[in-house]
Amino acid sequence: MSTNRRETKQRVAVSAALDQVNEFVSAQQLHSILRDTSDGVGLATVYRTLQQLAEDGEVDVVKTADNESMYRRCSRGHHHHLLCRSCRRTVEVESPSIEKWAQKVASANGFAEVDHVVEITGICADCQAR
Amino acid sequence: MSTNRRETKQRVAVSAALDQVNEFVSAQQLHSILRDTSDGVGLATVYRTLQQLAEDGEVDVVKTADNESMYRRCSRGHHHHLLCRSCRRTVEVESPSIEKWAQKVASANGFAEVDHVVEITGICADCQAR
DNA sequence: TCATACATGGGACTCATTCTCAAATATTGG
DNA sequence: CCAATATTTGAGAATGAGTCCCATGTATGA
Repeated sequence: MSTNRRETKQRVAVSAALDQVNEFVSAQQLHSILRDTSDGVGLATVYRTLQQLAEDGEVDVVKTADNESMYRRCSRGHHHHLLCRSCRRTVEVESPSIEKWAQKVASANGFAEVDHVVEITGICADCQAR
Repeated sequence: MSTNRRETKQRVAVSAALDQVNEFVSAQQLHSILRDTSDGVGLATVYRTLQQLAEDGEVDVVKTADNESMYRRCSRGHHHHLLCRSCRRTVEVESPSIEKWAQKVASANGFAEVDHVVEITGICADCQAR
């Protein structure tokens, strides 16, 4: 919850790696990328940093079918994902109407502190062709 | 994929337990419930059976924040969930407009075999009072 | 009743993620 | 700049859901 994050070598490295990749990566992948490239960042630290970035809204998190969290630098603003189940390609989708709908449904049922998860999956055009 | 399921003691037990509970339970919970009550069903079998029931559309599956799958006998028909993060109470929600929206967004991007996950979470009225 | 394809379960195994905690380091008041 | 202090780090152990193996058990159809 603390917004006081210290600027350590490791956090910078993780952040930089995320910029390089520019698509969804798991904590594990990021960890091995960092192992090769730079002077290495501990796995635990990679996890912690990614979680913090997610909390701060700096990265998006998506869960794969096999329960692995994938992270990607976020293009500011709330949005959802359209994910190809085959090649993992992702398209960001916005829809204010969905947000409103979620809010409405929730408060109609007396729920507060509303959050929601909306993910669409399918097989993208490229993978269909294959 | 096979619709040929044999009616074993265990499958009947799992199914019956699901009816008893009538709310979301994890495979683990179901397993320990069965251990106490009846003559026991192996954990592996509980998992298998729940997965099969899910495949056959007999149960709903929801994943908790900590990546545990929760199962509940399904009230037929596609719908979504409004879940209390505190007490796990669940409300089923229907919205044809969301379905249409997902379809539209997906095909607009060339995706086929569309599926989607929509889950709203919040704190229910009871838990707010507490 | 038999043959047999399918089902079971105990326990080993996987694998992402979290925890532990002493050592390293960023930050800050002086 | 330095010491005091609050954070952060990381290696390895621990956790825990879920899967796998495979010898044994059992519905089911002929």
